[in-house]
This record gives sequence, C-alpha cells and structure tokens, in this order.
Amino acid sequence: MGGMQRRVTIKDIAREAGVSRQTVTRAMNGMPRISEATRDRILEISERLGYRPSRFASNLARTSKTKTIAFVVDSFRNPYYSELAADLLDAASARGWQMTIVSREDEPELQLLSRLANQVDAVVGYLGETDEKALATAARGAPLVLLGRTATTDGLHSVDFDFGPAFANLIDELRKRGSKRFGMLESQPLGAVYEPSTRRIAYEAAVDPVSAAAVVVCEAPPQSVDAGELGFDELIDRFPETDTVIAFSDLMAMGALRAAHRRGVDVPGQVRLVGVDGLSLGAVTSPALTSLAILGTGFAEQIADVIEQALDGGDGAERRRASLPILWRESA
Amino acid sequence: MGGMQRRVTIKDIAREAGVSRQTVTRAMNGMPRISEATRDRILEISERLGYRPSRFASNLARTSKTKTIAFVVDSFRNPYYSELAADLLDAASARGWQMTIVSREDEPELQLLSRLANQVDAVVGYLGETDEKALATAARGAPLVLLGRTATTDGLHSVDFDFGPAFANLIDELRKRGSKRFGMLESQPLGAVYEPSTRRIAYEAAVDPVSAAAVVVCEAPPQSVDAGELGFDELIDRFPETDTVIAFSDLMAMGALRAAHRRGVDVPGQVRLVGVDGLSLGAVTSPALTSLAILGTGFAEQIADVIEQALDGGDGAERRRASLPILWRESA
DNA sequence: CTGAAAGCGCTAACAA
DNA sequence: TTGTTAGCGCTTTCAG
Repeated sequence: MGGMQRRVTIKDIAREAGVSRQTVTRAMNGMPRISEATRDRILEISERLGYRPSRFASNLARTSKTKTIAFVVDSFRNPYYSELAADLLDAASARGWQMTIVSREDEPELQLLSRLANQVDAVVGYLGETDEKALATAARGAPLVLLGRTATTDGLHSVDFDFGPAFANLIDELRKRGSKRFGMLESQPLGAVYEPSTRRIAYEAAVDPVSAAAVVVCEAPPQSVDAGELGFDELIDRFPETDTVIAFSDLMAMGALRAAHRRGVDVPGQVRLVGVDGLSLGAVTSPALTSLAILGTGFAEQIADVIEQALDGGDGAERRRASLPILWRESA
Repeated sequence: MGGMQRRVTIKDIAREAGVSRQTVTRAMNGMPRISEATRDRILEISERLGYRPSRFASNLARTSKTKTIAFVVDSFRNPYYSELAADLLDAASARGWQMTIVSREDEPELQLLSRLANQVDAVVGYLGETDEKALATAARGAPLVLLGRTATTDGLHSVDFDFGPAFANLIDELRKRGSKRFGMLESQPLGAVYEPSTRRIAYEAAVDPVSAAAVVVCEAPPQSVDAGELGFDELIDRFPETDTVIAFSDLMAMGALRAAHRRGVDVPGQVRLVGVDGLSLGAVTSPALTSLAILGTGFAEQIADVIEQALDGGDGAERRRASLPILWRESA
C-alpha cells in the first residue's frame, strides 16, 4: 500500500464494467436512461475501486457551475463578523453557493483581493481601501460587494447602513423614556488617522448641541471591549451629566458595562446604555444590551440578493442601504 | 450591453494578440520565458476583453490542485465553534488550503457528509453520528477527521481531548487554592438521550465522592448560557456547601456567572468558577473566566497536521489527543 | 437503454 | 522567446 497511485477515473470504472464512460456518468449522477442493474453494478465497482469524482472536471464540463463567494472580514474573532458570517452562510447555502471566509491577516488588501478574484465568483466584505478604482482593478472583473459604505464607482456594488434615520429614531425613543444628556463612545481604527465615523455624524445630527460635544474617541484594538471600558470612564469623568451612553458597537458597550459595574454605576438606573450591531451575545450580559440592530434584521439576505444580481451580470451596480431597528433589551 | 455573452477565454486573447494560447498562459500566470513586451500587451488585452480565468479549468490542467477542506459544526453562532474556525482558518491558509465552513442545519449528517465528499478534499469537524462505519461510507473515501472523539474504525482520523489528566490537574490546583467541595454543571444535548460526557467522567474521577455526586445536568439549547444560569441555581440550592463550580463549557459558565450576580454570590470570593474551552470572550466578563483551554493552545494546528497527513494519503489513520492547560483568569 | 464524438478552458512537456 | 501537441476528467449532444 501507499505510494503515488494514479487517480481512479470514470474511465477505469467503465473499463472494469465493460461499459462506456457515459454510462458511468449516468450511474454516478443518478441520471435517467439507465437500467437499475447496470447502475448498481457500476456503483459497486466504483466503490470497490475507491473512485472519487473530480469536482474540477465535472464543473468544467457542466453547464451550470457551482458558485463560490468569498466573505472578507478584518478578524473573524470579532463576534460581529462571525455572527454576520453565520447569517450569510445560511443565505449562501440556501442559494446553493459555497462560501469561503477570509480574514485578512497582514496581507495587503488589494493583493488579497486579486488573489481571491481568481478563486471565487464574487467577493463581498468589509474592505477598507478608499480608492475604489484600485479596488475595482484588483477585483479583475469579479463582482465586488462593499459592505458598510456606499460605492460610487461604476461596477462596484454595495450595501450600506442608513444611520441617519436610525440614530434620529433612537434618540427620539430614548428621550421619550426620559433621556436628557447623551454621550457617545466613538471608535477609531487602531493606528489609523482619525476620521469621524458615519455613526458619529448621525449621532451628532440627532442630539442637542451639548450632547453632540460629549463624544469620546476610543482607539479600538481587535478586542474593542477594553476600549469601551476606558472610554466609559473618560466619558463619565468629563461629562458627569450624561444619562445615556451610545457606543459605537455592542462590543464597546460591553466594555462600558464592565466599567459601570466597577464604578458602581447602575445600568440602566443611572445611565442608559445602547450599542450598535445587535449581537446575540448582547443578550447574555447583565443587564442585557439594548442595541441598534444590524444582525438578525435581514441584512444578510439583502447582501445575498445583491450578490445574486451581481452574479447574474446585471449591468447597473446595485446599491442598497439597510435600516437599523432598535433591539430593546434591559440596558436602556 | 447585457445578454448572455460567451465567456472570454485565453483563446480569444490569443487570437486578438496574435500569439498562441500557451503564451497567454505564461503572461497570465507570471511565468518565465516570455518577453516583457508581449506580457504587457497580453495583460492589456485581457483586461480590455474582460477576461476571467476559470479556476476549474486551470485546476484540472494543473498538477498541483488547490485543496479545499470543509469544517463542519453544529452552529456557527456558538462562539466556541467560530473561534476554533478562526484558528483553523489561519492554519489552513498558511498551508494554502481553502476552507469552507459548514453548519449542519437540519440536513441529516450522513447526507451532508456525502454531499461534501464530492465538493472538498477533506472533511473535519464535530460529527455526532456514532456509527463510524456509516460515517466512513458517507465520506466516500474523502479523508475524514473527527473532533472531540476517538475514531476506532480503519481509515478514520481523529483529534480528541485528554480530559482525564486535565481535570485531575485542575482539581489539584484548585485544592491548592483552597477549594474543598466541587460541583459540576454538565450539559445534555437538547432532546437527546442523556449519556455522561467525557468531561463528567473525568470530573468524577478527579474529585472526592461527595463532590462527584454534585452534578447538575443542564439541557443545553443552542445558546447554553441560559442552561448554565438555571443549572447554577439548582446546583447551589441542592448542594449549598459547594465552593467551586466547574462548568461544561465557558458559555455555561457565563450563565452561571449571571446567576451568581443575581443571587449576590461573589465570584470567586464565595464560589470559584471554572469553564472549559478558553473562549476569548471569557476575558470580558466580570470577573473574567478561568477556563480549561482548548482554544489558543495549538489545537487547530494539531488538527491541520492531521488533515495534512490524511491528504497525503498516509495509510495509517492518525489519532491524537490534545491536552488542556488551565487558563487562569479572575473567576478562580 | 447505451455508445461515440466533441468539447469545457487551461497547462505540461516538448520542439522550434 | 514562442508555438505545438497532448492531455486533465468529466459531461453534453447526438446517434444508435
């Protein structure tokens, strides 16, 4: 045993069974126009010979090829990305696609993109590169769906968030429940030059001027819980009047919660706390986290729809904006 | 524009450029033995024509084909699986493999397995089916690596856990820190007939008889945090002497923590708490969770090694047992 | 019900 | 540096 044995192909089976290769194909794929007897015989032989079909050959010959999409995220250790991946996985498998998840380690984004372009039928994900032309070029004609931003370049698809109305609505609802002074925990991508996030902009537009000034920018490491913890301290110290804190993400809100525990600040008694994302994990903290939900709102389905259109080669680029309902839990 | 246009192939490019297909191949793949000039010209043409290489064709023709492995889990929403997937993803991409993650919805396990067998080069994951023969048959010759159990059937690989020594060591260390009466929160797969887990068996073997009797079996739903919360209540009510609780998983430990908060039980002051898994999430609870770590211990690397051997067609089935170091954090 | 022929799109080996 | 010739392993016509 062992050694470099040649691959068993349908040809071998055909020879062994004394039939044509075509007949073998029919047997293997449960196609019609073949007798029970020969099918069984062929199946038996193929098993005996240890036959394993080549997915490359069959896809090459087949008219309808199996689609593979790549989902690109920063780090798969961030539960937001993994929960979204789970949703997307469902949507993909419902459509008969394979999906590979790619977390972009140290590899330059554009390089990774052009590598992927040769391996999958479409790429979707959170890409940071701002030069859309460069992205489009790197994708080499592969459909590309940008998440969390709105594409402007021809041929690039995107699904963005509608933070404006979402924050307006959130602040409104919180006011109804008694909130007066808001504060925000904003995130700054580690090391990068700071630029206000769309969330911050939406926040500032939704609150009163005093609250709008109460923003703490946290430099967020991979695990941004810590950033949220530090940020909460700073926010409360600098703006003690704050009765409602809105965090950039649920992860940061979890950090804020930890800080609150430590300081003996009651949530939501003294300070109301709201995150963004709708992580299912937010349900297990005490108190459970109220959140502006992205997950579990059909966002993944929306993405899949866009991919589907892109795959079908629709010419116009598809651009959507997802809305974010409030997921009321205990913290606000 | 639009419509069902024929695929652009190297043949088209060759014609357009007035060279052979082989030359196009050389240009596209950055191969040697081609002049800068023609390469540039070909690249330019291919871009203009919107050429997209067929991964199926190239893999079929190529001698070294790209490997794809499938990682099968119950639910990708369980952070244990997603963190392990992240580790495995790293190990896979380091080896140049693609990895697709498959969460087995309602599809019968064996059926899913045989479907996968035609799409990937190897399957690894947590499979529940106990009939190993059936598993081997469904895999149709594709290398199969079982996780969390030890395979006994010829040709089936596995990576299991060495819970015996791990629990013995854990209990030992906890005793040194003053623990006297232990209790365990055991998990019962939802709806299934209960059978003691290897963790429970290892626990019982490691503790004194009184502690060995203090086991609460929690029926664990997908999100087993709730199960842990309920279980903690029951355990403390039935065995009030308990000073140290060991949970089946970190998720359940998180639930226990929540119950402790609610009851005003100080952790680790009054009760020490230990989970299993080594979730990075365990670092963000307050107090942070001590755990018998699986994640972050080279477990994924070990799995990848086994897959590698299986892929190389090593005849003997590879069977490993991973050890579990204690990850000391605040809760114990 | 079965078979023969003609590809799918690309790359390996060898010649030129 | 470039081209020619054979495939890779399977499926799709279209005839039998």
